[in-house]
Amino acid sequence: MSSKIPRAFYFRSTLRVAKDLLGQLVVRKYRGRRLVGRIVEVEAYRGSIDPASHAYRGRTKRNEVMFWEGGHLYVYFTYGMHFCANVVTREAGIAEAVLIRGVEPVVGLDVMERLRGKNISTFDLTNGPAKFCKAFGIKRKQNGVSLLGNEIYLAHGRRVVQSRIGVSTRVGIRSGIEKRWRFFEKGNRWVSKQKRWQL
DNA sequence: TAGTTGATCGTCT
DNA sequence: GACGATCAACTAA
Repeated sequence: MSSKIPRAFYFRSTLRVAKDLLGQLVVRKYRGRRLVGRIVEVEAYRGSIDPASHAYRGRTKRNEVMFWEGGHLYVYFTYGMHFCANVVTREAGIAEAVLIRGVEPVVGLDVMERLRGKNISTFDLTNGPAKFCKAFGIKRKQNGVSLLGNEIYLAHGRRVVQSRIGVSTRVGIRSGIEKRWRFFEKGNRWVSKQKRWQL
């Protein structure tokens, strides 16, 4: 089917990686099942130069994984109930990462629906960072896993052409709001915080 | 359709 | 002791 994305992909500039992640596939092995989603919305967070980043004030127990070399998954717990997942970029010691905010479900929809619970429509399954984690069974235990392994990895998908990529400020932050580091596929139904009239 | 609010707890100040 | 890279349920109109 599709091949695993190599380490070198993650060792480039974080903004470049963020844009290139659109259209790529997230593959998750979950209890003998394979879940696949196509990435349609991301946000870049850049350690020491970005006040909105968890790593802005240096290394702590929580943000530890952001300082690892590119190609790892940084999962954090927030609002007392949600998990969000980031793809760590660049070489070890530079704390930058890309938050996965929205994916289009491709394989394993039945499992995703079960993990999300209740009667969730297909369009609400994975259109948000915490929704994606819940639908893909990503929790504290997955913090720090290597994306070059088999539990969770990224694979080459159909790239999103430049003209279809939307750019905006990031969602849900207070500092660093002037930076336009959110990238998404225009018009895709699984982009979060999108109004009906924008589709 | 837009705006508000409660849920809930680990992390850092 | 405050608050957060969120979500879903609710209210108003």
